[in-house]
Amino acid sequence: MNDKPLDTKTRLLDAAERLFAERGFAAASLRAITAAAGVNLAAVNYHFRSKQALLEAVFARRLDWINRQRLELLAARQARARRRPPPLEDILEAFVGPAFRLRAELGATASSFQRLMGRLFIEPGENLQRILKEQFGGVAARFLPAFEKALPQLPPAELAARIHFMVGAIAHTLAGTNVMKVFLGDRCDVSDAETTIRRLVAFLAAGLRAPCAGRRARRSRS
Amino acid sequence: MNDKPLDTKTRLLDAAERLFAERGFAAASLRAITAAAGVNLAAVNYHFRSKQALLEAVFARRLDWINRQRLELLAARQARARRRPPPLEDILEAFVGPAFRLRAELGATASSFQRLMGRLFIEPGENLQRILKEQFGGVAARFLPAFEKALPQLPPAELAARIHFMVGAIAHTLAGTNVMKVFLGDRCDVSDAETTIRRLVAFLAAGLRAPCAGRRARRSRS
DNA sequence: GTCTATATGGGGATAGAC
DNA sequence: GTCTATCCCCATATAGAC
Repeated sequence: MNDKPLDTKTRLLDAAERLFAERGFAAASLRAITAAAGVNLAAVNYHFRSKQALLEAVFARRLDWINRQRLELLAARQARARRRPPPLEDILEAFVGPAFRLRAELGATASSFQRLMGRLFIEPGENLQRILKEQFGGVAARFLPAFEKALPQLPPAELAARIHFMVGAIAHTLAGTNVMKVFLGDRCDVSDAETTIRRLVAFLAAGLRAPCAGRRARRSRS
Repeated sequence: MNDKPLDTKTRLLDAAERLFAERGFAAASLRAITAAAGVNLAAVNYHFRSKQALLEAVFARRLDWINRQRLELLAARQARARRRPPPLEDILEAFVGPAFRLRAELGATASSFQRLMGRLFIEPGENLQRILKEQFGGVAARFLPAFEKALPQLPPAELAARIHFMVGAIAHTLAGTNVMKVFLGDRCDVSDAETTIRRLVAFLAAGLRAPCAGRRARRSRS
């Protein structure tokens, strides 16, 4: 709507954020990004070294804020629960909430970063894996033990698998690839962030707490 | 292991399947694919019209079989349950099972198609969306009503959201981007297909059956 | 800091010999 | 059916004028 007089660097970050999210890293060309940003092609190489460095800058700009929020929320919930492990829903809320509240907190332009963040967990490229490790190391170090303590009865391998499923559900929802819109039609209201968070937390909490499936379900007739 | 004398078309399909899965559609070049297949570059344009057509052929080759399996399994479970809706676990098993049993049923070369199938639900490109709609139309038409009947107490919007979460967890697991291996380390044993299926079904069934989260936002439109 | 112009390479697709 | 050679476009990155 409003063309604020943003500097070239910010315009590039905004455009890159949007196009990387929409098309993926390989398919979003610097030509398309600079055109969308309304700046010259050579500006990419002046302000950032390369396309890869631009991508990393896009991630760093948002993830610093998001992951700090996550850690603060988790710490708050843990403090509130005193020495006992906080309820699973609180841990999930602390992890999921900040990622879905980007639009409300940082404005509409930040909302496309949600999709990009979803892709971070999904695309296998060497590029993104390094970013993932660097950016999420601290978060994983605090959240994984919290999950373990909240689900003490779960065998480690089972917990690992369920966390993998959880990441998939979160990443897919963040990525916003409304695959199901084709099949579900208008029943699929993306609605507001808080509703999505509430639904996601309820789903994940139940999944994580599922009774350990009968091992080797022979004759599972159920 | 054994270099069977496969014809060019099959060699191309195998190589494309693997490289599309590993690198994504845009990043897997025809030159890399033909080199991996040990055939000439021009063979792509002789046997298939274009890169896009090659991709569609890769999907069609496996999805015909997989989705037929899904429908047969669902029909069998429904028949066994007579007029009542079959249990949720049976529906999930029918949907998830065939996708994870590719290696056992079709051999090791087919296993990389699992990752490609995961990407199908994740990548937003126009290419894949069309394939998705064509290949999964029949499956969705039978499975969605089955889920509805198995979960009659769930509001449609809530069910739609949970199916979206479910697709995310399945796609991420199929895609095999073991993001969490970085953080979970050796606890993350990919193990065998049957264990993965069992864990996934247990997780999803519990998530889908979760009690409807306390509706804090009683601001429903009407 | 921002532009034009270009270097350099890789991409998909095709023509035409064999 | 398979090959060589090539067309033409687009990619990233950079040099050098302003």
